[in-house]
Amino acid sequence: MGVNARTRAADAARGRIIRAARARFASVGFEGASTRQIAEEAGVAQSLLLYHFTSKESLWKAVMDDLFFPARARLDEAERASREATIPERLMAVARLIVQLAAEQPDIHRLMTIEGRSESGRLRWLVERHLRPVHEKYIAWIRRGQRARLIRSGDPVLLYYSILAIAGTTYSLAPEIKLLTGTTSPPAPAAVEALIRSLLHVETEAP
Amino acid sequence: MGVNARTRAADAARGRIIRAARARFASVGFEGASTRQIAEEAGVAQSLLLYHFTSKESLWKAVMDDLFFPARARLDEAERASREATIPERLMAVARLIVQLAAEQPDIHRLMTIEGRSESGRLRWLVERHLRPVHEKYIAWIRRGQRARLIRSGDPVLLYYSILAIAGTTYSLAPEIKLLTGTTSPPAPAAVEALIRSLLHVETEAP
DNA sequence: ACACGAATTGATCGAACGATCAAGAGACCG
DNA sequence: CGGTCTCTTGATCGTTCGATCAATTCGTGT
Repeated sequence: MGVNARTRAADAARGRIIRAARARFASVGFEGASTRQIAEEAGVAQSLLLYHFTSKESLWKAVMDDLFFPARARLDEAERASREATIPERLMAVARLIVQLAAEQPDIHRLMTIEGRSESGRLRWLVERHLRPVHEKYIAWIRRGQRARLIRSGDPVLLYYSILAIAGTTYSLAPEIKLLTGTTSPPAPAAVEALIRSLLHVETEAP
Repeated sequence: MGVNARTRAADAARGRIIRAARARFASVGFEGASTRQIAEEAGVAQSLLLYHFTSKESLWKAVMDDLFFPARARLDEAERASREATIPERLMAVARLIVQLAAEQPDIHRLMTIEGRSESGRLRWLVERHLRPVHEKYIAWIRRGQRARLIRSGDPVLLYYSILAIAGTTYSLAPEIKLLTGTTSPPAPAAVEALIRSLLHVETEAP
């Protein structure tokens, strides 16, 4: 993108705006976030935000792309690395990465769970652009593992969303848990992974 | 409350306002909800909303009390009914009710997960008034079950929040799941309960 | 050196926000 | 039957919202 000093500075401003917008959208939702707060947190004028992203909704979509495209690339990489393994092992490899992503960037889980609770044009956009390609693949994996009796039986969609729920909730609700218990450090991803493992009913150890 | 015809009509209006407010707060959060939308959905003037509830924040607290006090009463009842059972069985009795509550009123899970993600005066109020009395009790139960080797080992807080996450997520994200799969009917509580059971590692059957 | 164009700002628009207030409507008690 | 008090409404306050626009800055290519 930025090859000139000029455009490089503009890219930096765009990046600051996206990061500030991600934090605001994740904590108070699309309707609750204001472009002025975001711009102030990014250290730019509100009019510059709309110059770069046209509208509040376009900014939201840019935030989602910025979050999901790298995450999906890492998921593809985890898939390739576990190419030779069994279905339960491949699922655990993916689940491990999802937990790691949620621990690194809890805003991912927050943004997904804040949009999925009511139908909207934004939710439809998000489902078709990012969620469906990922979710349908892994739900098919679960079905395959169930046919081979390597994964616990039951609604695969429920099983998949339960994995996502466990993976993200402790990190997503970290502020609440801190108020409740005083604990400032969230659980290690390995502990969350162990819960998911027993949910899938995988007997074999992961590689 | 309402003994006269007059006050009975006022109570009905208050009830409509609370129901409308619960739906809006649950789907777009406190900051995203507007008192005018809520009042319109309840079929009253916006000034009447503020007459009954003083402020937007007081209305939010009234919504929370209206949701949590009955839920906590049912939790107490489930505790009493399982008084003679073992710790894992009592935990499963409570978990079963939590799943049932989430299925009946997905807004409970939505409201909790939308407030717990960023520190605020409202979150502090909610933790001290409703969450701490409930959560600390059941986390202590988990600890007790772990000492007796009847519950899987590991961070009891993580285990507890994972139960809540599984219990509510499929119902909370029903709109997203409907868009993704076309499924209009959410999973049966019994299916969710089975996942929680394997998470706790309870071998014995529930009563 | 200079003109061009992308980047950035401040001012401003109409709409919607939470909150306040005066006024009206009508059921209840004496 | 008349006065009182709760409930309800509509108008209005100042603030903030998303969005638009003209003006300015400043690196870049020629």
